[in-house]
Amino acid sequence: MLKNSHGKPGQHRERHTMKSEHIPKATIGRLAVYIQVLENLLRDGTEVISSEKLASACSVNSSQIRKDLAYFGEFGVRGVGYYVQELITSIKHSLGIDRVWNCALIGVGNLGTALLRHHDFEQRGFVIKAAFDCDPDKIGKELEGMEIVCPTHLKNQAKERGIELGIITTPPDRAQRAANHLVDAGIKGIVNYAPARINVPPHIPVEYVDFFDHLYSLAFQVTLGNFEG
Amino acid sequence: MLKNSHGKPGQHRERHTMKSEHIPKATIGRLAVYIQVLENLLRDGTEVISSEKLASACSVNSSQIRKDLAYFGEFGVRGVGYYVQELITSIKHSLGIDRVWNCALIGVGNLGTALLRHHDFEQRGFVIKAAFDCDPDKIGKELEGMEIVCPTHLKNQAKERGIELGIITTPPDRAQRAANHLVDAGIKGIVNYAPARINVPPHIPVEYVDFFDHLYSLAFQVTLGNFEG
DNA sequence: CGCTGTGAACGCGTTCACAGCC
DNA sequence: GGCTGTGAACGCGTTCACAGCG
Repeated sequence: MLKNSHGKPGQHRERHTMKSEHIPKATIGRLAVYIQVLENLLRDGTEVISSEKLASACSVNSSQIRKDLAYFGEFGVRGVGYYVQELITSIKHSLGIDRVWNCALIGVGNLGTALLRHHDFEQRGFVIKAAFDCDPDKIGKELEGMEIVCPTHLKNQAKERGIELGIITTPPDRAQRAANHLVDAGIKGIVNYAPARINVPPHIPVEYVDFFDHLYSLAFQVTLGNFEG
Repeated sequence: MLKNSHGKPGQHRERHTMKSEHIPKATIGRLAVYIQVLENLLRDGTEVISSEKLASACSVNSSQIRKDLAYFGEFGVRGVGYYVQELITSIKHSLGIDRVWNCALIGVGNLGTALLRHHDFEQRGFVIKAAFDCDPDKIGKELEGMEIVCPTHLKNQAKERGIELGIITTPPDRAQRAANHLVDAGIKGIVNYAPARINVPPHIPVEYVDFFDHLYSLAFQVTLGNFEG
């Protein structure tokens, strides 16, 4: 009765419909990059761009861009290129980020607080609608106009507030319990910032974020470079 | 005159020496995951683990783990498995994160401030030694015991304080300028949190971090799931 | 003519299967 | 017997090359 909320009852289907079933994960990652670069181009007043130019701005192969986009539709104009604004809109629609996603955050520690404070999430369409923590000292307190609630209330709140995604920012040993609460509440997907793996039913996608992965990767590359240089 | 370096005439070879020249980027990413899981295992008192068990904890194939580790050496014991503590140490050494990396941060806005405040970086061996911003209102102010300095001083400070890595947390339109400062200061690698691509000489590795990539990916997967379900 | 969209070729990372060692 | 380390096989994403359309 409330599940079917992913946007206007779609009888009208435009040209921007999925073409293929399986899309490489790497493609999704690159689409995010394309958006980033395209938005900066738009800010600078560029209206049209070729796959060649966009490719070099993104440091990828131009066929790559055309292939990536082709998974979702035909967004370009032969002999011309892509209209920047239109392409941004199309990519966002393809990714499903042309709408608002209501989120629940579990774990109001350092990181959780930082995420609540900085409103970049909202700007990108991910609105944190409720904050949870099992620490009795925190429960009842307010943060950014949001009351911190015990995770046992997650199920009610999720239904009440139309929450679809969960954000885990607990310490590692609490991550699994947080995940269980989210699953139990019928959440559709989880972003896990806690440095621990979690187990959830296979139909629920989980994205792991570790802020240090990239630093590790960088350290490795620099170390390697030193051997060669 | 310096290219031919991938087969250094290694007279003394320990067991923890690189075996192969090229290592897949995906492997590096997984090593970070292995560390995460192994450290949690260690906390729970596990001393030895097989590739099979570790694999299922990391949701990867067990051959994958053995292959990944084999790039760097032979860390396991046949018929037994891997000693957890020893493996953590070995992986960290392989990645070059068994030491301290001094970093400079450019852009003391929302994100930059958050990174300076939370000392998770230091815990993992990445110490922010200096903070820069070109905003006159911010220059001279202190934050977490660190004076905010004009980026024109980067070069001096970098030498003085032994800074090797740069962290960009500026707005997108300032990212390139920040990168130029870092390159000019002789920095060896850059992590770019700004939502913009940057151009640097090819020998300087750049890692891009966008906190929303994973949210986009999640949104996409959930959207897709809804169509299928 | 220019640039997109795409089947075919390629290369690389992943998985398999087993030899090698404890 | 058990589990690691690894060459061989596989599969998939990337790149090439060109047909197709504006």
